Amino acid sequence: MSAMVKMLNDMKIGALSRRTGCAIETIRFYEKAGIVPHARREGRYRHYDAADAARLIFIRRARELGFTLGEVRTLLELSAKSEDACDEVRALAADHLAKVRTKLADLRSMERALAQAVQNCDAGEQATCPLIDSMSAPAIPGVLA
Amino acid sequence: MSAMVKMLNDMKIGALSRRTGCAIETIRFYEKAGIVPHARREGRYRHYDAADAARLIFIRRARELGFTLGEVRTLLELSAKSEDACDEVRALAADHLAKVRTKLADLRSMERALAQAVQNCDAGEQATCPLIDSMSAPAIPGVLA
DNA sequence: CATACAGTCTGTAGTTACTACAGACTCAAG
DNA sequence: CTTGAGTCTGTAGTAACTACAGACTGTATG
Repeated sequence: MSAMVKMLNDMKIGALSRRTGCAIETIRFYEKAGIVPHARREGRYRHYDAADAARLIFIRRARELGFTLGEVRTLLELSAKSEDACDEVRALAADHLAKVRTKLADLRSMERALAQAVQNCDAGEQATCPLIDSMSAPAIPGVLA
Repeated sequence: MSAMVKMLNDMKIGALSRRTGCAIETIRFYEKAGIVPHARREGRYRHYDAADAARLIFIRRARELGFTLGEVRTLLELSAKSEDACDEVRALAADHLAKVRTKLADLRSMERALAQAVQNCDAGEQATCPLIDSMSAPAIPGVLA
């Protein structure tokens, strides 16, 4: 076995962390939470291989896409089943996409309202702060209401 | 004092909750967290007036705009000072607006990637699930990287 | 060989902003 | 008098980590 292969197939948690971009504590947290399998030990230390890295990268990717850890767990199970899990995966992703779009819309109106408020603030010399005022009003038109 | 005024100026926590749209438990939580002052009691029960309602509405508004409770606390202090706090408020809001815009951009690329993935899924009859594949890849171009 | 130092270990507590009880108490109406 | 709605305190749970404390290990250098 070459040194290179050995490096990819046998690393301790620090190397895995660097390779995957997951913080060491997060990796241990995932192990405790059962998201990744209990790592094999050599002495006291955890040892990992390329498959472990791949799994973690997948998890990180999915988290970046906003899937919850629960959903990630499901995705991992589905991808393990592999055979015709595609439909279920698609459903999960489509569902998630809908949620993302809702959140996107919310954020956009937040942006509008904030920008408006800041602009008001720039506009004039009032006795009261227009930004505070706009938030004290009984309703901000177009924001989550 | 008319019955109407009395109603606005003396309510128990349930009425306040209905008036402000904050859950009862949230109001008590805010009190414990020192976001709102300790309510005056009559016997065992908390009693509130219109000013308390206004404060809570302000808090809710600010939270809807994505301010953290820490920021809300600051905004409340600033609005109490009232005199030329406007600059600071503006700064806080502008800063927050920038964060919102960053998040918005992140969410947009999330949306793109997800929509793409779902579409790939619809497209073909592959051996492997393209959605799982796309998340297993070392990088998703354009997503948080 | 000793020692310093980076890396790792376990376990616990803190974070944010609530939400969800359990179990007791109060108040007004029927 | 009893029923029911409303309220009380206090604790624990949620999501997804993050941040220690304090001990231990493995390696490189003098």
